[in-house]
Amino acid sequence: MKVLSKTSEYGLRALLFMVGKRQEQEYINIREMSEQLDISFHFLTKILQNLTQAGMLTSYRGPSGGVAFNVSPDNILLIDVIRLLEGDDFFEKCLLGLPGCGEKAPCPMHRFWGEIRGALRQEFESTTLAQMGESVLKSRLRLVP
Amino acid sequence: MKVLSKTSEYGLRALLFMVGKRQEQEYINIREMSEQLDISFHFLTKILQNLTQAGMLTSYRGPSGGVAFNVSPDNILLIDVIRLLEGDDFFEKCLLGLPGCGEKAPCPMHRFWGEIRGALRQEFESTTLAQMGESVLKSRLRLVP
DNA sequence: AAGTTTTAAGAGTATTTTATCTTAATTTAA
DNA sequence: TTAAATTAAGATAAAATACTCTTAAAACTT
Repeated sequence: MKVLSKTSEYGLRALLFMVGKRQEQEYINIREMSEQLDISFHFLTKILQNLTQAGMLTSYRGPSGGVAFNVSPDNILLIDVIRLLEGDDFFEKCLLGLPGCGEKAPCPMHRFWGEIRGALRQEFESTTLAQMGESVLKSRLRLVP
Repeated sequence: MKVLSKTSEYGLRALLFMVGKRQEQEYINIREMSEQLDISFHFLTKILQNLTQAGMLTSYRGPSGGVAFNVSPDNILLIDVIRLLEGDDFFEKCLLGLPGCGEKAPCPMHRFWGEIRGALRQEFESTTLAQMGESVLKSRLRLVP
């Protein structure tokens, strides 16, 4: 069950990494981060660029440059990240991929799927990046393969 | 949120279609089904071939041939279909795509995601094709875009 | 038996997603 | 002020997924 694209996987991992580091270092070097997380540098750069352009991050070029949070991760919900990286219709889609599926013309899976999707959204809407990120520090949770 | 591949989407839609038709017609013509459901004939044929080889369906060639249930849809769970079309590891995967993620080295999303995934699996494990398919007949639920 | 219909199987093509390469712009530091 | 480091941006390439085409095999119809 692949729910997130690589873009979101990498983006979330990078953000969680940044949450863990933000005490010691405000701007995080993308090259270093890409090496630590074993993610393609150019690909990661592009993902973080999107988050920067959307205002979630801020960036600085040149030596000792990098990206930093523009909004406190206490105020960033997981759903915000996913909406930015996957698009606004992320939680709207029909399980069977039927474009016309909705309340008016529901597919056989509509109600069934709506309940599951609702639970998932509920979780994503009530969890902040900071909450998720703290657990990386407290326990020995891993961000790296 | 694209959870299923096109293969599974098409396969499920076809099976639900067959459930709805099985009273009047045992063997369902793939060509006709592909037209009714607006799915590429060759692609659908291949998907149904897999289900036939796996023993879920049985097929008949020649005029008035087609595919029919080899197992009663009362005894087919949604999870059976998904396991066949998506692979056995469908419900095992990490949300962040980390290959090493598991109880021993959980990623930050591990528990969070495990709960959602469990609820989803529970639903797929306790719903039969027949149950899902009956609703297509009883109400005016749609299988077609 | 011949011709037609239909599923089976594999090769080939197209589209989308993921990843890389190259060049430019910005900033620091010597 | 020059060189090095770093993000920005766009073009290109590789890989995965989705789809199509062609030929074969089986079964029916006449």
